[in-house]
Amino acid sequence: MSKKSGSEPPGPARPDLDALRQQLWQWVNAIPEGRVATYGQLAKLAGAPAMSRFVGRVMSELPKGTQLPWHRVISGSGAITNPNVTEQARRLRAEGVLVSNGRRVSLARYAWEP
DNA sequence: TTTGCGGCTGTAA
DNA sequence: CTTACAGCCGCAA
Repeated sequence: MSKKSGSEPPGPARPDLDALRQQLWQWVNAIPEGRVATYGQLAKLAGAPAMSRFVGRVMSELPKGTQLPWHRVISGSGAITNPNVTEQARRLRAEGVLVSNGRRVSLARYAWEP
């Protein structure tokens, strides 16, 4: 039996973040080379428009040798907000994305439209 | 329990 | 450009 006595609502009282995470991985993996997507965009695509921050969380929790193109995910203002901005900028440049001022990316030019 | 912060986003001033 | 407020989730203090 549960520790709590009967005050627990049946079924998932909160949204399935685990499933959401899976969706997120899927969308991130779908970002083509040389293109970028924003946290809010991915959150919206995954069906949770207000979970942009969770997207950043998921990205930061990715394993080191991940195959996921996390570097193609930037903020809605077109800036790299990742603590590891250097590595992300390096990877983006490696696929032809112009990164200005060390952290700026033109969304008008590189934004990915699914 | 509350508070604060983080790979966020929008709107407003 | 900046600050502020409002939303959302997980985690550490």
